Amino acid sequence: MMPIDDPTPERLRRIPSRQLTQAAAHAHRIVAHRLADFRTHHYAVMAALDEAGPCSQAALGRMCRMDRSDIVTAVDDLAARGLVVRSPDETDRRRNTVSLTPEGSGMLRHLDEQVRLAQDDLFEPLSPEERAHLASLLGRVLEYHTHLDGTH
Amino acid sequence: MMPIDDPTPERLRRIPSRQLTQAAAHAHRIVAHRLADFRTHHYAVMAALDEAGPCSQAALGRMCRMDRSDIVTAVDDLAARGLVVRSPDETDRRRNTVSLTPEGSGMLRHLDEQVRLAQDDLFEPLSPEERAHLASLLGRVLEYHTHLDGTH
DNA sequence: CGTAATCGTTGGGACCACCAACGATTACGC
DNA sequence: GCGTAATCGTTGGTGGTCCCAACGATTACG
Repeated sequence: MMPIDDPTPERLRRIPSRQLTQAAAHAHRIVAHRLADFRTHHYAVMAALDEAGPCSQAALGRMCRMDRSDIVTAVDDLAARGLVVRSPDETDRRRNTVSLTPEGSGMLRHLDEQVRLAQDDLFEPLSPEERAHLASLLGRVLEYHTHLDGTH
Repeated sequence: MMPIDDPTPERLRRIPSRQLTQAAAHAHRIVAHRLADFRTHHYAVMAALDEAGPCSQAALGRMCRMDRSDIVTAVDDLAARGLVVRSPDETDRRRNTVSLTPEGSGMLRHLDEQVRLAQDDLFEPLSPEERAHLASLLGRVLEYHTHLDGTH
């Protein structure tokens, strides 16, 4: 049977914002597959805790660029699996202090490796230099817009 | 009051797949704002119709990389606003032929301009050469993965 | 001619981003 | 100091994008 191709119109394919969202869809699919029964939110929260140390949920939300309510869900999930611990902050009783447990730390090392593998899946057609250049360009765009959000 | 910054951990910020999804989130927000009461699906379908001419919903789905069921919804919306017309295909009674109306064509020109403006909002920190380079790199990644999906 | 494939449609699910409102608590301005 | 504003965690949503399964109808294939 003749395979139907119906190529994407050039008009759509060359819109940079569309390239971004399409590539991000592939990225999410690949990463989600590697993370198995974890969501990207879970990984982000654990990685932030590992780098910043125990901190409040609000701080986690600002670091991960996530809404506070989504932090609640993510921490609920991770705490149920014993990967983080939620404890009251004695110096400010509005806050919880979220900490990574040893189990969480071990799981994070595994997830780090899965995320690393996902990068290779995703950027396979690019050389190391090209990957670095892409990361640099995306980083400039991100810095610009996240700074805009912060000041506005 | 001291502004709280809580910077994103370097560990998260330098993951290329995360840069992609974060940048795509900005892209979507900016484009959605410009498209006002249209969704990206609506624009994609209209642009595909304009470039490929009247065609079936299944063909639209393949061109726009959208699920058939989402095409149904998008065409429903556009037909309700008189921007496209859905008519039975006489040569293959399984298919509908979707066509852009003159009103749809006019609206598309307006949306084209909005999308163009959104690109400037999004990639403001990049020079024209850098934008082209970014588009080229993303295009390579997209071509690789969409081709993978097609053959697999 | 029987089976496989395609088409449009319906009705979902998952995930991510985002918002509003609430009680409790803390910080700030006067 | 005290009233007001801001922050924190939580609950309970909404919307958009991407997917999937199944169905009857129709067409293509072996």
